[in-house]
Amino acid sequence: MDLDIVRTFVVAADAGQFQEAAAELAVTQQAVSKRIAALERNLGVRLFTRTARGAELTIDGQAFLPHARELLRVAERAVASVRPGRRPLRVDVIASRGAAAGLMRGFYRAHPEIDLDVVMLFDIETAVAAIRSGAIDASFRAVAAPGRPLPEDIESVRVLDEPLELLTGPAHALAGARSVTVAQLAGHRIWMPGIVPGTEWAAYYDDLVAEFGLTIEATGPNFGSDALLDTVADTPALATFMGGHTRLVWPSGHGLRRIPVTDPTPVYPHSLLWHRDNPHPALGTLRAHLAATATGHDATGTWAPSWVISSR
Amino acid sequence: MDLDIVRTFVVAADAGQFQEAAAELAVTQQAVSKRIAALERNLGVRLFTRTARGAELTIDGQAFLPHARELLRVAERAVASVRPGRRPLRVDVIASRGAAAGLMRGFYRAHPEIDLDVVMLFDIETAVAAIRSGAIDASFRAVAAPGRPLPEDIESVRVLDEPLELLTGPAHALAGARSVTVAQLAGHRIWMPGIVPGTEWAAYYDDLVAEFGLTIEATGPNFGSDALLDTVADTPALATFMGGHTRLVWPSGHGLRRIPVTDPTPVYPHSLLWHRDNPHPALGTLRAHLAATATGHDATGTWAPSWVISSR
DNA sequence: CGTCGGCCACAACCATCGGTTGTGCTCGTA
DNA sequence: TACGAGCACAACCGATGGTTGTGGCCGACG
Repeated sequence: MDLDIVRTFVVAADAGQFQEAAAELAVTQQAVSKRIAALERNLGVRLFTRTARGAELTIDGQAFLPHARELLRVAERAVASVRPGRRPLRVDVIASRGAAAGLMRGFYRAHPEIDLDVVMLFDIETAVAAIRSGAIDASFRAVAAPGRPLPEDIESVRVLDEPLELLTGPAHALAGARSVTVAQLAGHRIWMPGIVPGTEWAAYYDDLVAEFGLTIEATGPNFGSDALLDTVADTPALATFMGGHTRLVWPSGHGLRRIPVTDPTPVYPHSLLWHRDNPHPALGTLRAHLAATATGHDATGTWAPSWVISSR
Repeated sequence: MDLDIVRTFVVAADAGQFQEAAAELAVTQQAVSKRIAALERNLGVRLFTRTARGAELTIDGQAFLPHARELLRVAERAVASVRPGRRPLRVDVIASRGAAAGLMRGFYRAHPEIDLDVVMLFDIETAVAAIRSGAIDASFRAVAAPGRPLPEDIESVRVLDEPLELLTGPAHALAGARSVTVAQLAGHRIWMPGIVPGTEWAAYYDDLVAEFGLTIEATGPNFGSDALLDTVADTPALATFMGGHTRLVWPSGHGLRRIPVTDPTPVYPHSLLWHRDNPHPALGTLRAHLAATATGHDATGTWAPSWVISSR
C-alpha cells in the first residue's frame, strides 16, 4: 500500500469528487480514478459510489476514512522523527524498561504535547559523542566512569538513584528473605550476562564487586532478559541484579522473587546529560520537569561508586 | 512513501542484516538494499551503518523504528476496518458529537480491546438497509417513525432519552433564563437548517411543532454546526435546539447559552438497532454494556413522539 | 599474513506500474 | 433535447523497482 494513494483517498473524500481532488494533488482526474480503483482492488471493497456530480463515500469508505487519516498522521510523525532541525526531543536511556524510561514516561504524562523519541545507545562514550554531534538531545547515564571526565561542553545533573534488587528463582537459598544485606551476598553466584568491559555500567559493577567482595559472573552471551529470567527461575544457584524501578513483563508461573538489598543499598546513579548549547526548546522543559519531580535523594544507607559526580 | 519499504526497514532492523531480511521478504538482497537506500534518500538521513557482517541501525534509524512499527500497525488496522468477516464492530450514529457518540466513547473506555468503527448514515431507512445487508452492525436511531415499522429481522432497544436544550446568543430574549418552558418557546423563532423531510429526525421535530405550536424554520442550507453557532450567536431573534449531551467545541467569545427546556422536557429517544442474526461477537458485548449502564429513563416530565416504541 | 567467506553496493537489463492524453458514457439540468 | 460536469476506459510512454552478475570490504581462520 502506498501512502500517496491513501492521501488521494482522503483528499477525494473531503472534496467529494475526483476532479477537485486531482487539482489539489496536481495530477489528472484519470490518475485519481486509477489510484482509487487500485485501492479498492487492494482492499476488496468499494470505497466510493460514483454519481453524476461527484463521488461519495460508501459505508466501507466511511469506516476506512478515519483510519486513513490516522495513517497519514503517523506517517507525518515518522518522517518528523528524523527531520534535522525541529525534530522530536531525542533521549538516550540505558534500558527500555529501566528507571530512565520510567522518568520519560512520567515526563510524557506531564507534557503529552511534546514529541519524544527514545533510543538506546551502547555506552556513555557513544552517548556523549551523539550529544556533541546533535544526533541526540539528552542521555540518562552514570557519570563519570574513572578516567572519563565529561567534556567541557556537556552538562549533567544527577536525577535518580535507583536501588538494586536481587532477583532469584523460587529454589534459591535467599528466595524466602524479605531483604538481604550486601554481606549476605558474598559467596552467592550473581549472573549478569552481557556486561561489556569498558562501559560505564561495567565499571559500576566492577566497583561493586571490589568494594564488597561479591561474585558477579558475566559469562555467556546475552540472549535478552526473557532468557535470563528463565534461567534464573530454574537455577537455584544463580541470582541476578535488577534495577528496582525496572518494569518486568513478569513470566507467569516462574515464582521469581525480587528482594531488596540493604546495608548498604547499592544504587545506580542516573544523571541527565545534555549539550551546553543545545537549543531544543523541549530540553529545558525536560530539565525543569526532572528538577521539579526529583525525589531528593538521600544518600544515607546507600552505596554508589566514588567516581560518581553528584552535579556540576 | 510505500509501506512495503517501511516493512522492509523493520524486517531488516530486526534481522540485523539485509540478506536475511531479503530471504524473509522473498526478494533478493539487492532489492532490499535498493529499498533501504531509497528510504534513506527520501528521509534525508542514514538509517543503517553497513558493516562487514550485516547492517545495524544508526541513531536516526533507532528513532525511526518505533514510528515505522506504529505505521504498520495502523495500516493493519486500516485494512482490517473494511475486511469482510471479523472486521471491527461498525456502528452508525446520528451525529459525531451527539449522545450516541458519547455512548460509544463510554463503551470504548469500558472495552478498549474491542475494535470499533463509527459511521454516520443518512436516516433510519438507510441504516436499516445497511444493517440488513451486513454493512453495519448496529445503529443508534429513533424508532419507528410513522408508517415505518421495523422489519421482523431487526431488533431494537431504547437506550437513551436525550433532553433537548435551547441554544441562544447573548442578546436573545431568553438568554438570561436558567430554564425555559415549552410554552415560553411559542412565538420564538427556532432555526434548524438541514432538516431533510422524510427522515426520522424530521418526523420528530414535526411532531414537536404540532404538539406545542412551536416555530421551527428549516430554511437555508446547512453549512455545518460551526456556521450555525456563529449565526445563532450573532442573531438575537434566533435560537436553535441541541441535544443536551452534545459535546461542543465551544467557540470562544461568543457568549452562547445552553438553556434546559421544561414542562415538559422534549427528549430525543435513541434506540439501538441490530440484526437478529448478526453473529459479531462484540455486538453482544455492546448490548450488555448498554443494558448495564443505561440510566433507567424516567418518563415523567418528558415528552417524546407517540410513535416511539420503548422496546420490543 | 594471506586467503576465504559473508555481506553489501553498483551496473546492466527488463517487466511492470503509474502517469498523461484522448475519448466515451451517464446523469442531472437548463 | 441538448448541454455540461464528472468518471471510466484505452493507448501510449517514461519511471520505477525488480532480477542477475559482479566487485569491494572486512572479519575470521589456517
